[in-house]
Amino acid sequence: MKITTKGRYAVAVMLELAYNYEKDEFLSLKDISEKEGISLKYIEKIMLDLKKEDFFITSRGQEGGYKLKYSPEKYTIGKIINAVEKDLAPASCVKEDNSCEKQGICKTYPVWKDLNDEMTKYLNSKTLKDYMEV
Amino acid sequence: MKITTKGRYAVAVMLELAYNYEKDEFLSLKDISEKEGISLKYIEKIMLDLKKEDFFITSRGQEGGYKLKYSPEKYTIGKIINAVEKDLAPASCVKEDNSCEKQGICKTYPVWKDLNDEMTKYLNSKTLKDYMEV
DNA sequence: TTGTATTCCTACCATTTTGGTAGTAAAATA
DNA sequence: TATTTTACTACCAAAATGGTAGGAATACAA
Repeated sequence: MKITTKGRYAVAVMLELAYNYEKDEFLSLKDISEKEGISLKYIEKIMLDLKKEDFFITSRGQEGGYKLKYSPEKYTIGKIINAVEKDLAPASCVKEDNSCEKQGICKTYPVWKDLNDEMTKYLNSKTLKDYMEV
Repeated sequence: MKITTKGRYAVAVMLELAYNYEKDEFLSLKDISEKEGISLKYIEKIMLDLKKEDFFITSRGQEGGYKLKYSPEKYTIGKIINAVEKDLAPASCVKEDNSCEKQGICKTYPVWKDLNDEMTKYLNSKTLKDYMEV
């Protein structure tokens, strides 16, 4: 049920980038690191996961950094967390690949299925934009 | 986000006891263990957590075992999972004790707060009875 | 009353996951 | 060309997970 620090940091970083979206400049991980008080190295690692999704435009070197590719309302909280958390599903039996072979027999399967559906629906309904103005 | 096997087994065990609720006899952990294919020792440990709540009537010795103290609709899935999982809250900042001192500053706090509220509401709305007839 | 079945309780432990750090290569630019 | 920044790989300590082991206490059946 817990979101790990990785997932929480990921959302924090994405939110920082969302604030920077309108500006015509890159935001460096160093800046984010200092602003959020998260180690640069750890952020780099998190970005590695996020980069696998089609989230950013990046540039190396001086004045380089990250920029959101799309506007903040395009990024759901669910998509962000999913990108960095391995086991988001409450139980392996309700993962996308439907890995559990006992679906017909297992009496608790509906419990996790319902919970997963509910959470997924909720997490995909909230975007970065929803949390920008506070 | 994940429910651990402990939580999943806890719900499975509670569901077995729910099926037995109308009967006027105790259900032994040995029986549950065999029916669910979970090691007896592990179930014992899970029961230790569940027993801390006011869930059961128990009896030792022959013909002994466990029985639900109340009818199945009195047990919410949330209550069961909460009894065995340490960190159910998505982030420590939204635990009951409101442990995070940065609530005012932290920009992601509302994200976890909303998520926690939503999940709690959902988990407390579902009871064992909802999953007895399939 | 004695044996057996069962709960109750405390330790212990291997494996996996979490939450990082370190070092270096590659690229962009001032 | 020196510096800044991303990109990538490897490593590691601490905590959580998912159990097992061994016994004590208790209740009941025979």
